[in-house]
Amino acid sequence: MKVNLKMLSESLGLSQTTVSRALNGYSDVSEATRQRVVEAARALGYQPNPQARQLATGRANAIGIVYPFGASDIGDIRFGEVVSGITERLAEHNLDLLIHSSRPDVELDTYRRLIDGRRVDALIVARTRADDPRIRFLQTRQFPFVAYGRTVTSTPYAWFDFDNEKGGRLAVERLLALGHRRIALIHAPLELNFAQQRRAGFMAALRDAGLKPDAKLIVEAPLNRIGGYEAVVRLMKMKNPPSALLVDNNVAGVGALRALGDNGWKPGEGMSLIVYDGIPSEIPLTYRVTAIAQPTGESSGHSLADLVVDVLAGKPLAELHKLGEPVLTVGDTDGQP
Amino acid sequence: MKVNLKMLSESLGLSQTTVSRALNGYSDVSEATRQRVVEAARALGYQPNPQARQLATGRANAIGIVYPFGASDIGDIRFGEVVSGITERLAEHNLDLLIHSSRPDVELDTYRRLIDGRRVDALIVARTRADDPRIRFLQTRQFPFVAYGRTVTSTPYAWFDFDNEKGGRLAVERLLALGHRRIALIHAPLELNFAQQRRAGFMAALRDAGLKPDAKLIVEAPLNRIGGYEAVVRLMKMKNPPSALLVDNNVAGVGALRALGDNGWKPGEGMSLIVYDGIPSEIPLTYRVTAIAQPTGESSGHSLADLVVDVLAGKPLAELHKLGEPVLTVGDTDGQP
DNA sequence: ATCGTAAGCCGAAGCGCTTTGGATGTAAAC
DNA sequence: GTTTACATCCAAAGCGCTTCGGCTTACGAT
Repeated sequence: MKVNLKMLSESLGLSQTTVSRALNGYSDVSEATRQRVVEAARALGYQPNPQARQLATGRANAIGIVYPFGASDIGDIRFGEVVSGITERLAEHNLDLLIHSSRPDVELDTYRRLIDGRRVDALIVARTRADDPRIRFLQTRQFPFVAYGRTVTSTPYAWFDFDNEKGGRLAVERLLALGHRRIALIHAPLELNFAQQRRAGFMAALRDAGLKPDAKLIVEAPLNRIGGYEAVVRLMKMKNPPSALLVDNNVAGVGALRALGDNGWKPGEGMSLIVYDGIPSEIPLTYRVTAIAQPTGESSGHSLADLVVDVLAGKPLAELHKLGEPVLTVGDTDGQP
Repeated sequence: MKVNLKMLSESLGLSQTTVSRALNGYSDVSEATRQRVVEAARALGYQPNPQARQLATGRANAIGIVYPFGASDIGDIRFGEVVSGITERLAEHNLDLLIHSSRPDVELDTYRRLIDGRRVDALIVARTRADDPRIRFLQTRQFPFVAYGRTVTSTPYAWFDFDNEKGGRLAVERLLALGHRRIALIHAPLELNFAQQRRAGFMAALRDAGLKPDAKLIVEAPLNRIGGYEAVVRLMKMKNPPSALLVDNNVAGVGALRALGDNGWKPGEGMSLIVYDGIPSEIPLTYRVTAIAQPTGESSGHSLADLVVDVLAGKPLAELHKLGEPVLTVGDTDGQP
């Protein structure tokens, strides 16, 4: 038999009002009564009914995330971790996470349902696209949200994203410190945001070191293994080949590794190699690849949740940004030229 | 300005009662009025407030799933898909999916919070363990749930699981049909449920064909690559080696493949190979491995959601089971002996 | 003795829906 | 012509919580 506010207040000889306010930390109840109330609540195992509270306050105490149905690219693998991180942090604020997935073509309808049905107080927009209709939609509806990934819009909004530029820099700085001067970059097609950003970091780091990037050492490759393989072959055929290489994604990275291996490369000797995101653990290797590692899914989830809480607290959107800091994890594939 | 029941009913000149019952398909409202009501509701964009409805009915219209925090083994990869499948199907019944994750040590507390807080009407228990305290807990509390994976308990409960036994059979039947008689099995440690079950299917299929399994051809190997590698080496060293091999998991499968390759094996020649779950796509191969494939995450999600709905509908638990059917996907690694 | 103030408490009105227990009218049954 | 039985519809009472406005009381100030 569940105990409710009424029973609790009667057992205390107080009004529901007072008990409610005591429990919710209002100042117009004496510290002594608050103690009594809290104690009695615990003793009786009182748990406020969230539905009633929500009806009274108008808030849903839940955050929504709608996930594009059937999206199964790389990022997916970490989805579970991100969700873990989000829920863990949200729980501290007594917020639930509502997950929906929907086919991309009816995605906006799902958003509408969630919002109009007042099922959530805010949304997390996963897998943002460069020009994202969902974000435009939420902005015109003035509904609170946090974007997981940046997008282009003039109106300020809260977002979390990875600091791809910094990752590019980190790799270059490491290689420069080892003494490399001719550093190559294999990057994914530039319509992809991250490729753009990592490349920018790569170039900036070179320039900061007083070097001017050699255009011939910067090659674009399709986002697949073959792409990485062929790009490496091309680089190695040059009259004046690079002494170090950064591959800006781990798909092409696998191909690049293969190409190097096919050419008799041994880790640590000859060409230094850094792969963004590292080589997936499914690929059996006897050595470790030096890599730029993204923050874990859990920490990303924490950041997202924090931003959601801030948005709901009404903090100015223009300040609600967070970049996930990549780190360099040193392996066996780089060394002095 | 959101329109509510009151406004809707006033605009129609009907009582809230009638409008409510019309919308909810009760029989004591004439078809004509129902039409009018439905139409007006759509015209005004009426969306019932779920919190109010929940408060009145006592149901939460949401299903919970709590995911062990930081669980990051193989199954994880499909987590997103499973969630997609669940939410898609639940949406058809107007149910939301609430996700929580929690450290294993406080998992039961999370369950308690969800239940006592009446946040969900039922739970999905993910990653069931052989003897699962969560299931015991839910059973004693008499709270509706569906287990994702079987467990041991005498009380009936609803579950979804993969038909591992059938998978084992499928592989053997295929090999038998190809003409193989000496078929080996490399299986994971038997404390793992799936190993137990796949092995049972393997043996049963042999017996059904009138063959008696050769104990020397059935080897247990640790659930890692080395395990698979060494098991194959052992099998190949035998005086009378098998002509075909089933590896009951894809982790050992990768090692097995490696071992075969190191011994000059070519796919389709010599030893036939079938790997349960196939070889992860991250491993670059020029040929396709014959495999036993599990149902997709989405279809598993659908099954889980269907079971939840049935449980809530009060169907007898003893009948609410569903086995995900594995299929054999033919590749290039098996052939006649 | 009176007033003002602040601290502490409470009554009652919602929040938006469902549902119980009739009320009303009309057609079929007697 | 009176019953009976439906078929429709509705008033009002909740569901369990928050919150607005107001009421006491105690006490130092006047």
